Amino acid sequence: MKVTSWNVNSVRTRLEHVTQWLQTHSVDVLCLQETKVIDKDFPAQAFTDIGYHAYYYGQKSYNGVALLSKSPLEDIQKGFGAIIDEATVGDLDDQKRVISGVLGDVRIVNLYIPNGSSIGSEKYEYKLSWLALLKQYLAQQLKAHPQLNVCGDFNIAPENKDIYTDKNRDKHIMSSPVERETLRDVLSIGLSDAFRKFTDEGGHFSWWDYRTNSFARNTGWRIDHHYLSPKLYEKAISCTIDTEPRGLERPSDHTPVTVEY
DNA sequence: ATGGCCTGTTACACAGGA
Repeated sequence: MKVTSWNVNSVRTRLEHVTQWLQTHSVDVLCLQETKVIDKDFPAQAFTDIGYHAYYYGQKSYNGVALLSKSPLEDIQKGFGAIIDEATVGDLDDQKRVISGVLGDVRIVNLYIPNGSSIGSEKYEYKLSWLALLKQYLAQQLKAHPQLNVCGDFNIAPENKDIYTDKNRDKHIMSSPVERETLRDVLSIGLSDAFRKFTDEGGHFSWWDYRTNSFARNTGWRIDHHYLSPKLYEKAISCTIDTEPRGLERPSDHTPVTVEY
């Protein structure tokens, strides 16, 4: 089974890229983030036309996640509130950042983790609160589904080797020690980075800033990940980053990351 | 050090991204 994660930065603007990619890359499930569209305007037809089922959970202008699959998915869950009580969730489902479904024995959780803006800001605190709830959510998912694939745009580079430079990393959003420690804590329930099963060296990135010609200079970050439960991690046979779509005309700033097991 | 660029908006500058 192949599952891909791709932050497309507007599914409507990137529609051509995504449909083209699906037709040339045979994946079972494509997890999209930053769809930036309300559900009634999601371009589902474009995907059903090429043989994919579409499940989506969006909002106006910002955020939004979707699952595209060759076979129908079961038990689609939208938001933390699908399995966590309302009082605990609070306002953390206001932004549409979580969608999940089951294919065979595998539960796939597709996440768009908050960016956090800058360290100490209100959005940064929101990111940390969101991650705390995520830990509880994933612990529940893992209990129900021993084969768990958690993927998406994490907006955190786990290690210095996941960034083109180690300059000022401690003070930067997505690489601060607190963010990294919070992510490690989430993963401590029993999830491992699929990419690092196969590749130890640095210099592999999934996001390049639109500014400063960063893709051409390869000044990127690895912030899009697949985390697997022990059972799936053992089964995993590859995890690769496809940098090609980042070189297209009017690209997303992220590229697809695929895990196979 | 700063801002560079891109997307969507009851748009015509701004918020948000990372």
